[in-house]
Amino acid sequence: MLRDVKRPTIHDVAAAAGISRGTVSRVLNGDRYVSPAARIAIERAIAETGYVVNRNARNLVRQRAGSVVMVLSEPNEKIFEDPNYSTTIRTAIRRLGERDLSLVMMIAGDDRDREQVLRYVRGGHADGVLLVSTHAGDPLVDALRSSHLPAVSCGAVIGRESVIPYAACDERGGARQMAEYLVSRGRRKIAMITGPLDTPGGIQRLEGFADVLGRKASKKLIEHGDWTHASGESAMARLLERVPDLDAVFAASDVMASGALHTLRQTGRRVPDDVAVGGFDDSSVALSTHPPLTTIRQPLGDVALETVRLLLALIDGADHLDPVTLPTELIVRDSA
Amino acid sequence: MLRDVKRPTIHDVAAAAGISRGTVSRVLNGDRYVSPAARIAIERAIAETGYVVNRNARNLVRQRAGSVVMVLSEPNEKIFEDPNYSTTIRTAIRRLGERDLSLVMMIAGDDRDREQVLRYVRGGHADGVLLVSTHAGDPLVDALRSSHLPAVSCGAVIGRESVIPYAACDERGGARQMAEYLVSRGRRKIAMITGPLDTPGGIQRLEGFADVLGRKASKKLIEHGDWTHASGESAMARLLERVPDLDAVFAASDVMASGALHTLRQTGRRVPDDVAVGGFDDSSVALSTHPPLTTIRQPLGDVALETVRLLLALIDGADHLDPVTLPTELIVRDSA
DNA sequence: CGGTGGTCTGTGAACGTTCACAGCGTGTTT
DNA sequence: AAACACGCTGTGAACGTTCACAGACCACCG
Repeated sequence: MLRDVKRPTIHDVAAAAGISRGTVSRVLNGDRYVSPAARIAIERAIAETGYVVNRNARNLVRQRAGSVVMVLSEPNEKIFEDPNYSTTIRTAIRRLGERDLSLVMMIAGDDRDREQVLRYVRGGHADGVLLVSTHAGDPLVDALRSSHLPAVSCGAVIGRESVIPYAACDERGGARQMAEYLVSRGRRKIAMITGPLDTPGGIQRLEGFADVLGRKASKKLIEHGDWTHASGESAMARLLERVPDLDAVFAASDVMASGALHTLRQTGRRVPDDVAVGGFDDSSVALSTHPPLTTIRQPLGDVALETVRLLLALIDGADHLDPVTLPTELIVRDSA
Repeated sequence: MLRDVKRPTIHDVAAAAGISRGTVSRVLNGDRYVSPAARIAIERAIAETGYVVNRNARNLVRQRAGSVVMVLSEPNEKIFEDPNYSTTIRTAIRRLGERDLSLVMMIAGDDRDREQVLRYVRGGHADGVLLVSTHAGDPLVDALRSSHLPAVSCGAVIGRESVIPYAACDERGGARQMAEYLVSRGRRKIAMITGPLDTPGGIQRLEGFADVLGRKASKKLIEHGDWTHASGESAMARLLERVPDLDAVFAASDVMASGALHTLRQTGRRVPDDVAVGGFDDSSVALSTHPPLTTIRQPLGDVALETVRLLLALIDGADHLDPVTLPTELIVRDSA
């Protein structure tokens, strides 16, 4: 808050417009029942004085906190490797801003962090919680739930799908798209590198793959990574060791796909001639690999938008909300 | 804010303890002049009632906003590729929390974003601004400055070092350490891949390199990247084309170093036998490359800590503050 | 014993809003 | 002409704190 200048209050605006503060408040909050004359006088006074509402006063009387906490629950360091966060955060800020809610950020990597988050939200300092990338079994979820604070998740929370409403892309359907595409291009021995199986992207992309491949999705053709480049490299190496003549691989993220690409080139395979590679996310790396990745685009902006919409509905008093699933899109480039 | 339960107020605590709310407030704020008897009675009452102070009320009467805005100014998508943000955010949250300030997040990628940030802070909704990764010439800096709000930067703001106080690691000194190390290992043709020259890490790491190499830091041996893996790959390729027999390369970030590593292997060079590779950051990728990277560790936690300390000092009324520079550390692994 | 100074406590006002209520015209219906 | 509805406006109280002030009590000193 600026310390050197005294900010104008609603009283100053009222005085400048020659109208009572009640009416000014009505204009501020878009009430009906304000005469056109009063409205324009007040709007001019607001512009002249440079008045901006004091959120603390407003929130105090409205009995709200005025903010939403976004909780990032990645264990430790690798939180921000995912370029997707950027879109999500930006979208959330915009939408919440329209409702005069600010986005406060918290990180829940270890127990100490979680304790802090709980203290914060239980202390009534937040009107809602927006979970991001929460893993299965995270103790924070139940703790949050028992505090009866509106909470939603961007992406499903495995095992708690029915208690925490969420918006997500159609992970399973997206994986099906990719698997079907690879099959349609004549690939016969198709392997998969999954994400960690305590995340929705890990589980559901594997399910979609299995939906299409059926019995052909044998254990031999499946390896697990942890979303990182390095894990993509090593998973690919293990797959090649077991099945040297595989002719396609679907990695559950672009980053892992780029790792796989690396190993493939290392071992002398040509992409896509010998082995076709499919990614997931359509993140920035998909374009910087050689060759550019055929991948599945997630409607990240829309997912974020829907997540925030769910949260706002909850804050407004909705009691039950169905999860929202948004369709993905196959982006064909050169790798498959 | 919980809607179903009525939160206890300071009055409830006072009633439960049989003491006036004035004294409760004193206990809350750590005033002297509270009798031990009153203090323990109040502390018990606070515990019993589960009282938590209402920030809006407190901030209203104290004429503060109660939050600090962290502005991330990366153009567009690649904001969160940098794993360093995680540490910075976490540290900031902790330290600000001790002062009952929450961290609200804003992104200033384009003009629309910047407009929103300005409206927010000019509206008195923040007590201070914490700039992160602001590029040279960002119009937000001057706009912010003219609004007289306490503002600091994590890492110097090129061209505005004297107007925006900052804490940073000793970029130049760190680069010197690496250059000296490479020289001491007998390397003779040492190349460098810099970061973008509108960032402190881009400029100052190059300066440190030039400090040590002097005339030997010829233009032929210098290429520029943009911190990404892909830019490291291509910069390395350009360097090799010009100087096929170089025997060392210093990349201004681990991520770019890993790109360089890629190209080197691609072209059949052995690391470190043929070419030594040095990175910067000691980020997580430094350990996942083959071979693990020799790099420069930045004291990120301390930098964040100092940045927040500067901001708090400014908020408390300090008028001029000197920048803080923290020493780096050479971490020797296998790549050099 | 009165004054002084230190410790501790309670009280009233203020911070800047919103919201419910009452009231006032004006026009329409009974 | 009375009753009523409607559109609009002003006022007082409340939200939950902090802070300045005044005063009580106690101990010590002259």
